[in-house]
Amino acid sequence: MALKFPTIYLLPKGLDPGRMSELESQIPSLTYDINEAEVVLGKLSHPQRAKLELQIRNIATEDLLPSQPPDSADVNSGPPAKRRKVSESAAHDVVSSTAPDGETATDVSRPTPANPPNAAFIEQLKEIRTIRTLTDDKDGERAYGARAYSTAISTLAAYPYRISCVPEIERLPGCSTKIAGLWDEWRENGFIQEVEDAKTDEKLSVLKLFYDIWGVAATTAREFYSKGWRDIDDIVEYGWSSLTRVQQIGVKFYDEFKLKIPRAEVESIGQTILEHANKIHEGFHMVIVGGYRRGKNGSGDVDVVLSHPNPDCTLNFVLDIVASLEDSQYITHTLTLSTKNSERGQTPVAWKGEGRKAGTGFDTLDKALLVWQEPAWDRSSASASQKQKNPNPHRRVDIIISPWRTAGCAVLGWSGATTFQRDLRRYCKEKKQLKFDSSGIRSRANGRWVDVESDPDGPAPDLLTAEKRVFASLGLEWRPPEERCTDG
DNA sequence: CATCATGCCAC
DNA sequence: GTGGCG
DNA sequence: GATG
Repeated sequence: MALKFPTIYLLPKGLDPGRMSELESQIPSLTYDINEAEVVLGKLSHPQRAKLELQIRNIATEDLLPSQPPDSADVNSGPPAKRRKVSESAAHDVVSSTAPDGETATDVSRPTPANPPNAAFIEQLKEIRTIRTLTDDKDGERAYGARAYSTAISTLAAYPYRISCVPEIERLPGCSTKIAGLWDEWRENGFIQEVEDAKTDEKLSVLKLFYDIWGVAATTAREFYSKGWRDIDDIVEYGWSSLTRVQQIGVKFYDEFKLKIPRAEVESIGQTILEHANKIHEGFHMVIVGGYRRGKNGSGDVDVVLSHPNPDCTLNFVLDIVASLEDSQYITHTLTLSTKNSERGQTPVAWKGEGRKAGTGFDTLDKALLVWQEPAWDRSSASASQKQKNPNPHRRVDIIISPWRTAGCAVLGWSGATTFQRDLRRYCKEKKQLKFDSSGIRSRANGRWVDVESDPDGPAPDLLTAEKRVFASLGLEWRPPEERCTDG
């Protein structure tokens, strides 16, 4: 089976700025011997490492010299202009090469979130991924095309050097002939033809528009298109009653849900939720997870994990917290409300190994997917100008309730980008014979729940400690959330 | 040539 | 059962 | 699309 290490760990030490400059002088220029390469390769599994070592040996020095790309027309932060030395302040370099307004690193107060050296190329790959998602038939053979791009993107997002040649990108996990070919095309021309074509594709842009509706994915987007609808108004006019309830909400708040939520507002919403939780049972712990925790400046939604050391307090708690927030007029709609975990008494089903279909399901956490709006001022009576000034948009808020003993898994599971989670699950499956889930970890051998969060002194004292223990128990090096931005 | 994350909710 | 979602 |  695939022994690939989670991509985020591809270059575990390369993400440390101090090591980066050191490695920079070793890897791309090949001025190292194979022993030094182990500094980088040390975390890779043996078969893969053997392969990489072979490939590195086989790369001729001239292959690694910077290839001079033509000056691209107006591609903002285009193809690799020139081999950049990361050693000369990586942060500065990246910021100045991508900031269009010439504002260099004004945000020193905030650790720069994932802004990988290959961001511009990653953007191209994301474009193609979207095209694949929207055009590939889900049941067709190409259904995994989009996912393959996600893998390549996550590798590149974790790779701390600017790609300078085809052999260099080809040696990365998930990047092979096709991806390398695209990179080469982009390097040569400054653009990728497929991406350019997509820009003028009417059908594709309509599909993208529909795909952005909460509750609508590729299949439904194509379905809408095939009905002849071309914009949101068409949906409202011709298809409103055929939409699911959730899709209607998605359409209704289409523009508002697309707005990014500033960090301060995310924090304020989280605070409100925590206050309500503690009003019900004192002693709740909360972590704001999702993109916010990975350091994103604007979040698409707010995700919080709530837990309480007393299991009685988390049982069915999701119902109480939603009721409480509803009473206080914070919640305008409930998209879904899941209490399956509580219904099973918050207890994982034991002794059900693999190969079962029914009843083998691991508990999923109680959660509420909500539409949120600050009730600070009266919505209906607000004047137009008042609304102009403070539009008070509706926000997407997810509240996840975890029993204390699996809270670390919940925090970990909900903090990573989707590709990070896939990597994590695959790693657990293939290397640890474990089944990772945000609601806990079980042995694949005997189906028993595995406690990865307690130490000899008992359960973790808080959620972040719990999360760190999960890393440790899995034999993984701790990575701060900012370094889990596998989705580019 | 098979695999690729997972399980639940709404329909 | 299918599609959509985190 | 990449991998074992």
